[in-house]
Amino acid sequence: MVSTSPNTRYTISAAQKRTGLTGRQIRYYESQGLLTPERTQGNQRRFSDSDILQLLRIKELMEKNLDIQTVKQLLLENPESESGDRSGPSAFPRTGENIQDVLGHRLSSLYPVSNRVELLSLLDSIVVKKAQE
DNA sequence: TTTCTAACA
DNA sequence: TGTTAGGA
Repeated sequence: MVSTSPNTRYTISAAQKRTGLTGRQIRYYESQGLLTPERTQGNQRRFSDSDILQLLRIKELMEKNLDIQTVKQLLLENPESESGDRSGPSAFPRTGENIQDVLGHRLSSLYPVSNRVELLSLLDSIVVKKAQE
């Protein structure tokens, strides 16, 4: 059985714990079009694992001292997942405790290798570019 | 109690 | 970004 597909939905408080971001930041990023979590009938946000990953990427990028617009550009240029279907769940650690631990250290490891290389390379060129200006 | 939007500091 | 008001 392949029952380990993470179709979990998280409340904003859960998203805060999983990403280390504040609810304020998460809402702000959404308002800027960086992600679009689902909504319940009561209009409350419901974050999928893809959303959590997206938030993690935003966080990483923001920590590079990039402005929100640049981060948005990078994410738009790097369409990842968000298809609602994952073919290789083995690429992601799914133990709650384990993921928390990983996040505390190197969440880069959460990204598929191909994307990580691409992302890092993109980040590098941008950081260098900004440094030259 | 939790989350939401809007708006001000 | 923090924080508060006022409502669902």
